[in-house]
Amino acid sequence: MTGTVLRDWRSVKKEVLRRIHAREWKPGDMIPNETDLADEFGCARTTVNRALRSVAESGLLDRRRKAGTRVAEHPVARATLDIPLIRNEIEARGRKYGYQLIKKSTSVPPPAVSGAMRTMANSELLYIQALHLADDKPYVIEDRWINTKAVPCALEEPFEIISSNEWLLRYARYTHGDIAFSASSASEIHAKILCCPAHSALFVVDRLTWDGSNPVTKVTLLFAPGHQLRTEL
Amino acid sequence: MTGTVLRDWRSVKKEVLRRIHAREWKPGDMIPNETDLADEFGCARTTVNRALRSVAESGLLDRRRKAGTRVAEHPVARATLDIPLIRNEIEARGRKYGYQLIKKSTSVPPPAVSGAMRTMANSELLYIQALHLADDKPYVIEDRWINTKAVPCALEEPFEIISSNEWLLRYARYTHGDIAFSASSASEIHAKILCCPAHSALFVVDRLTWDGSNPVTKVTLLFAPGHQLRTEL
DNA sequence: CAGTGGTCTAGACCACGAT
DNA sequence: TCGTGGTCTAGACCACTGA
Repeated sequence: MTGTVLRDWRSVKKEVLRRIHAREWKPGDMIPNETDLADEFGCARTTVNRALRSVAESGLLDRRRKAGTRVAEHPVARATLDIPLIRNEIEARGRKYGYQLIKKSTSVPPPAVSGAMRTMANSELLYIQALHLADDKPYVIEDRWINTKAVPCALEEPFEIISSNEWLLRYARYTHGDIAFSASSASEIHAKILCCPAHSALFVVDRLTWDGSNPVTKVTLLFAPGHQLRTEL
Repeated sequence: MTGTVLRDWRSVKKEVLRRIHAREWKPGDMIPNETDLADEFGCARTTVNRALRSVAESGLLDRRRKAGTRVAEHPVARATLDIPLIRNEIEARGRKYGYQLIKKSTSVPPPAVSGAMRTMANSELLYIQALHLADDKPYVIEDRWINTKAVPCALEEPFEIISSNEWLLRYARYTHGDIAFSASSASEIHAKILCCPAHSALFVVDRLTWDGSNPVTKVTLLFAPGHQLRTEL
């Protein structure tokens, strides 16, 4: 018994979370079905559905038709990361944004890149290397390959003022992508650009973007030492 | 005109995404209101609402009452990461899981830890250091502080068979937490444990967990070189 | 087969916030 | 003020899947 009628899905969600955390419903337990809960809470089944769906999205409940709803045995922590434009990220921290183009060329990428992008091993791509700065200090190296077949007009953009990061967001279509986070040791060259000791541990983000089945771009971001990516969960 | 009636929210979502990707609705553009779209698609407003809400959750739409719905100017990429139990993570890759307790003590933590956990600077916490192995090779070091006031029964658990990672998930309450990803250079000690060269770049996950306003545990995971965290977006 | 969640509908009222 | 999205309702049908 809750004692009070729960009128909106947020209240229902809150009560469900309370029961899970208080172990009234233990991991592996089956919980009452939507109709019964709606009855108990004095609201429509739709409202309970909305609440349970929301809890399930966070990974704490397993729901299956016919089988019912159970409290997850091994609640995977689910973290949602927002990956903004680099400029926005820097400005959001109240720091001054700066940008420098380091290198730009049209060339045949190393096999690892053409392999990942599934482009012909001998076809040329646009290569951009640039540095983003926060308060005039090196913040991150952007190391990017662009498939000019997917974004032909990229060839006419100098990328001296606007970063490819920002330009692509504005002009390139994409449908999906994948992203990987890792750590890597700074090469002599990267260390020089980032003004840090060689072999420093760098936080690395790799991103591959597609428009349907066409590769659009592959980027590696090498962050200056000390960078953290945070989120709540 | 779509030509066909869209009967479910997934179809509506798909059509909305198509229009955004095809730039029929450009970044910054206002899109028709729910009632008009429902009319156009031949479905209930609720269905359109469900679809638009779903698209907005992925960051591609900005919705505000009265102001209406606009295509986001700077669509932040939003990645959802699942962070499973280490054992599950290893076994899901078809590798053999192994576990070794390295150190266990009750002691006063360094100020950085008591500060982050907001415990009294002189109060003792339970400290656990352990190694998780995949196919008998070092996979990740788990370096953890546990607030025994929040989880008293942790004092009676030897943690020689079950990792604290797993044990806490089963026996500790928590309501929320935060997580941070970064890179760090391997110390001599960590390098020895992970069987890698000193100063290797390690991928690091820091996690702080709360039960209401009570700190539960703080853990640092130091992954063996080469580790990647991937997701789709 | 039958029970459960998934979804749609039409209508209603409300909260927010741009103007 | 008042248009827009946010949500609730009651009822209905459907899809999946365990038994």
